[in-house]
Amino acid sequence: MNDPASTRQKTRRAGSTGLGKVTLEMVAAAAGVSAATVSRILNGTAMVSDDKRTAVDEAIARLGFVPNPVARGLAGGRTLSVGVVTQAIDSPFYGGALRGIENTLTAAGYSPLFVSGQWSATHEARCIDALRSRRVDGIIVLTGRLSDAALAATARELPVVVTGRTMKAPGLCALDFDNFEGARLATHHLLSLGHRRIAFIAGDLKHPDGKERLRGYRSAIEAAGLAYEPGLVMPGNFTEASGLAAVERLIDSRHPFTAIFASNDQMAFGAGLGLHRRRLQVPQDVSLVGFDDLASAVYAIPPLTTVHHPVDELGQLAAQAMLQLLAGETPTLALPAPRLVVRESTREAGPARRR
Amino acid sequence: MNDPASTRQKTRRAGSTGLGKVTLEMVAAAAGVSAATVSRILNGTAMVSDDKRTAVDEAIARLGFVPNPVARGLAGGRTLSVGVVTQAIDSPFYGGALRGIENTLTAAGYSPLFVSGQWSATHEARCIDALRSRRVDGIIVLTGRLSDAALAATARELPVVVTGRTMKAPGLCALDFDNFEGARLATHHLLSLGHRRIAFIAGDLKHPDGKERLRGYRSAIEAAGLAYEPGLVMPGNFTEASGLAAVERLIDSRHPFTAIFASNDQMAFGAGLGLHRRRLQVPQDVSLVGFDDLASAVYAIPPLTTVHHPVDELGQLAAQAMLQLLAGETPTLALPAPRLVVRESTREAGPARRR
DNA sequence: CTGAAAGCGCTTACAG
DNA sequence: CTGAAAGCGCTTACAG
Repeated sequence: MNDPASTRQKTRRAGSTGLGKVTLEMVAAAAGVSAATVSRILNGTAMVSDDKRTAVDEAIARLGFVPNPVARGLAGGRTLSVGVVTQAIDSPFYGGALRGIENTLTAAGYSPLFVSGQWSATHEARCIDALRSRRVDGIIVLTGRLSDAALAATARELPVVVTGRTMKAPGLCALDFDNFEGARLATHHLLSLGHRRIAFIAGDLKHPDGKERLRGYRSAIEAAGLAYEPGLVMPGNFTEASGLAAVERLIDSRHPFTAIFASNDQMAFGAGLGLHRRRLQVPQDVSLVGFDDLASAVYAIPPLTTVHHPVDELGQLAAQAMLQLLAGETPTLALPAPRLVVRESTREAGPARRR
Repeated sequence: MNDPASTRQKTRRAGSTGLGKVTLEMVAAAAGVSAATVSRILNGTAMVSDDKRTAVDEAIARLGFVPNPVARGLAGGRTLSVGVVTQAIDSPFYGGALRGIENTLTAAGYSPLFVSGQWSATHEARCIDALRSRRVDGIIVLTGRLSDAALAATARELPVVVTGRTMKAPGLCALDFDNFEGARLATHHLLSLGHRRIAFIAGDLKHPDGKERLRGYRSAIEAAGLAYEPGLVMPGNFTEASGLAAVERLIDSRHPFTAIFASNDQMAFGAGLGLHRRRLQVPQDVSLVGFDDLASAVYAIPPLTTVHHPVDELGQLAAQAMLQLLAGETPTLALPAPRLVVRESTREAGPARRR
């Protein structure tokens, strides 16, 4: 009657889940055991006799007890949450990865905490600090701008999995995708269709993906006995706008070309629009290849030939790796190899344009 | 030396932010005041003499103290976090809203907790329970399938802002967009270009947006003195695939049409591909209008005429409304009116096809 | 196998 | 204006 707790708390909505009101102590009392025992059963921390266990299980079910993660976090140090540093919460590229992470993490009882790094190292550092202050159990970083050293330092404090780069450090798992090989595949596809003048739209070259894709392009070109022509390589920054601008610059430069390989699908879409504006048809006049295989690539006009990037698996694997790290295991996961998806934006070379 | 805390804690990385190690008690000791005083200064909870305040501020800065949100959440009930129930973390439509929410929330010192409702009422209910067990201070629901009653019930426990519907309840703020008017605008645009046989691709009709957009289409058609023709209305579910299928069914039905209004851009993209496959050019043969104005609409081929949905503002406003609710104020925010963005997928009507 | 007790790092009535 | 103290809901050595 005079319980101050009941005075303060508003016991409305005896919800189906009974959220929030029922505490571990109430369960302990109902089951006739100590709080410690309930805690141990909840966490599987120790052997407990069968009768107590059933009594507790029954009490939990009857009261609709849900452990309070906040208290758990304070007391135990574990919050069952893992921070996810993405670059932009609305990135069309990382979307699939976020979904994969959310699914496998929640299936394992963990909650993801998504934050956006905004492609800035300082911002990412701030994100990581914020996540740590929220006591996440681990951190997944999707690519990012942070130095390997900074990540390694963070990994000394809590498990880290990072995608989009290759590095080794204790407590850290790096998951990389073979961008070089992917770019080689794409370029080779164009070469095998008879294209000899293949323009390339680069991504951000400070970004490892951007660098590797350029390297792959160049490698394939040279392996085919062709000269690497800087005049066919246009700068870009992974946005549609930069793909559009690149094509305009390319056409205006009057360098002949019969195909374009864009470092990502978004730039390929921009390039497609650029070609359309200049009355060049894909693939009749120009073949176009992208990279990433965004969901929207299938519905591009024409459907885009591109290198499939397994972002969904990336997310799942990153989450699994985190789960393993959290369990004290050493993850040994690897991403599938790149694979070319041929759709309708490429065909055999005709005569070079703008000769 | 014998401090158990220092035995357990690993005092590595005397980080620039000194995260985690420094506690409020240490600050209090350093400043020569009580913990309560430090807490009050941190929270602006009470008047504090200037000298103590400066002493505390100085100690905080010197020690690099960062309050522990977990402890704060347990003790004070406030976690400075707000749950955000979206439908899919990788939704191209809600992406902008998520960004807006993240920005304005973090700027105000709150952290968003994103969870995916998967377009299922039960799933959403689970999400809300999970968020509440994490002690979020409020919940933002983007549309969703939950009943108004369920939301009102939640709002009795903590502040709720919901988008995509109109409702009133204590502690709840609903932010709606005028889908009806948007659909009217789009249809009217087509009518004013001389189109008389305008096909409509419906969205999910169990969804309020889907329903309202159909209503708007019908209203404009009838206001123009035309008959509403069910044969021109194709079912869809807001996905590209359903837009594609709708166009195929439409063409196969041999109902003549000169324009298509799709209930959202994604279906318009699918429709565009369907037309392309049937060798119908947009806009020469068929005019095409979408709804939402996704970022990618600008780069569609041809760039898509569509109704602008202010998703970014939606996110910002939802977050602001939450902040106001949290501050005990009553939000009086409203979304901008719909606005047609004319690009290159529409033009004056030619003769009806398939006559 | 199981309790009692201390403690996680804060906040907040309750008294000055 | 400011402290001492209790408490938020759990977990975890420490002792049986």
